[in-house]
Amino acid sequence: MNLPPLIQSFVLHFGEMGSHWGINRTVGQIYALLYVSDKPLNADDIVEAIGCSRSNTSMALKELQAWRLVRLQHLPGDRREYFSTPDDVWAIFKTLAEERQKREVEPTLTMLRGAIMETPSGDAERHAQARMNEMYQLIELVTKWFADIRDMDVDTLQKLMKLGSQVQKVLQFTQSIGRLTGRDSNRNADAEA
Amino acid sequence: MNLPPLIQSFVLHFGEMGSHWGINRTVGQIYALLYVSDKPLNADDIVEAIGCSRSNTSMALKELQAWRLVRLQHLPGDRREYFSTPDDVWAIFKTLAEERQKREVEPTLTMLRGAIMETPSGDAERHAQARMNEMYQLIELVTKWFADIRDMDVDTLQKLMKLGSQVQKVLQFTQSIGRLTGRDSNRNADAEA
DNA sequence: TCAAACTTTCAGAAATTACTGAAAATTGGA
DNA sequence: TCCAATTTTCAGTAATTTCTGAAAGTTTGA
Repeated sequence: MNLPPLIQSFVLHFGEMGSHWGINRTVGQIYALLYVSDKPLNADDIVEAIGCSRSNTSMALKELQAWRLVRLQHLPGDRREYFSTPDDVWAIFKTLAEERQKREVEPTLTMLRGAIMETPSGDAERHAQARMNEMYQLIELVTKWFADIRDMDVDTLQKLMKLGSQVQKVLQFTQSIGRLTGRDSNRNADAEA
Repeated sequence: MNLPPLIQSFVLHFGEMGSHWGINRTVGQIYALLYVSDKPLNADDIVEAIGCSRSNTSMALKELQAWRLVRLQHLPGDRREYFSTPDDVWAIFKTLAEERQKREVEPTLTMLRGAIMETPSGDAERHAQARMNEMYQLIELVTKWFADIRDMDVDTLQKLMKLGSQVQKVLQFTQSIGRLTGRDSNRNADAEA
């Protein structure tokens, strides 16, 4: 690996993080490299920078594309494929959330639904089902909310996040106004699960 | 493994999920088993149910304790250690978020802060630093927000989540009220990063 | 203090996952 | 069409991670 020290430590850190995360080291490193690069890179640039084999790079890029985390593009007059990451960090965040939802959360929800539908035989199974149902409700609520949030525009999202826990006060305030004026500004909030 | 089919599929699913996740299969399976169990289990119960070795169970339980995902308790008149998971799924969710924050997010923020402080030598490093700064700002904003949310009581949280994207309207509404009345109900929302 | 009951540690084996180089496949242009 | 440039595949190897059994350690109570 032959990179400026600042970039190298970033790339190495993402390689390490990948391991704690079900992503292999090379994939993490390549993503990090593309993320900080000021221009698109081709596979040989990456081999040169990271010091892995050409074939490993090919595999890693395929995986990153499957995650929709890198863009493939062609430069005029050059047959090689160049890769880069989206510029907008919020867009990256959203893509990651969507992919994880699809790969990890959906299958879990499907499994839980299946288990909850079964007829339990005995107390142990009845208790297990109740627990699975609690988990199901939680995951569904959180992911629906996440989906809502993902689709907000960045400005609103940032406002909301900066507001933080004070949103609580805003909610209470709005609910009183609603009661006073008969305005139904919070119409989903009381639908019980 | 000798478990009712309903529980078995849950346990096996969590084992698989673990792998996609940096957690080893046994740890995932044991957690799942404890989660649905209607009573605390000791290490031999777990060996019996999952079909792994005693020593592997010991290691896995140690890791789950390090994550604060299982509780150790003693039953009167029995010297063995019994394990269970907290009952409240929200509390579990919070614990997980806290631990991941500590183990994965904090070290990343530290690395980014370090890199951003360095004096760049050349355009490539200057650009890389700018990108790292974007990432830093995003992570910091999201994690502060998460921390705020974690500390809300469950009722408020559920209300907020069920409200979903409509919170946007509430925010706009509140901001207009604020302007009309001079009331500063949204005082953090405009502090720019 | 000892012994029994139980838990943890650890070195090596087994299983899994990542990586490589060589060969095959694909692509775009002459 | 063919050729040269480039990418992908894949079988074998290397590295890493997980798991086990045996041994050591700990705790409790007699």
